[in-house]
Amino acid sequence: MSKEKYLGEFEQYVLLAILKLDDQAYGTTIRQLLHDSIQRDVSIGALYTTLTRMEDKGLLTSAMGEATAERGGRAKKYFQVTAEGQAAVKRSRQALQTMWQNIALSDKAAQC
Amino acid sequence: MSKEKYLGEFEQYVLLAILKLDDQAYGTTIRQLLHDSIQRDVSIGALYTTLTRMEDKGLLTSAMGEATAERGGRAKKYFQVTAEGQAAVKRSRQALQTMWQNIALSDKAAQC
DNA sequence: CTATTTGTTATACATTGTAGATCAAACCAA
DNA sequence: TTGGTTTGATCTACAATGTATAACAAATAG
Repeated sequence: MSKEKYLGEFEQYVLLAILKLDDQAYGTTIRQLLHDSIQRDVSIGALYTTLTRMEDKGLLTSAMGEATAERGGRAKKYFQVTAEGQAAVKRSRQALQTMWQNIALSDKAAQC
Repeated sequence: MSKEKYLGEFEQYVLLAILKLDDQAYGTTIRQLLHDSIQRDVSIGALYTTLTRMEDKGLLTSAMGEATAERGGRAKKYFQVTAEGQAAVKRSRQALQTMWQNIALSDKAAQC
């Protein structure tokens, strides 16, 4: 089944954003969350490209919703993280945690 | 000065490995550490490519050491993380921590 | 000398990151 | 009923990062 590959840097954030948005994860909200929480400003096209690729890899699934009665209220494409996607993000976190053990940064790294 | 860019997925691990190895960080030891601690098996060539690129970006510096009196004991190229590199890895960690807040994975993600 | 060992470089290609333009379907105003 | 405006998704193209294999270089052992 799963190819046991690693999540890309951006993929990881996107996955976490979707998890956090729960049943409200679609293009605009994902992009907004990334902007609000970690100041990651990515074009909407870039985001969709990544979403599509992750879906192809089986890390996500998507489903079209209904159009809503608002100005320009088109049907949204909602995303969900698969079990495989969750396992992947969990692995990434674990690896990072391991690598961070016993590492102390010098003061010079203070000003980010 | 710094372009404020993001560290790639693998770059992050390499940076952390170098920090952990302190003054003993060169090709072979970095590769070995990655293997031992997170089972990340990368070819030595792949590793050097990344090291070189990171040095070009100012995240690392390198210095040739002396040859040692062992069979094949060639001079090693030792790497060090710059202040900029440390700042970058710190930023990445911070962002990930922020994204992980209040996220609970379902049980299905259990078996990695 | 030359085989073996440790270590670094060069080359090439696949995958991921990223933007800009285009396309679609809604509603609102006139 | 026809544009304009807004929200949302797709297409296309290219840059950056990930990754392997092969080649090269300098030690030492015999």
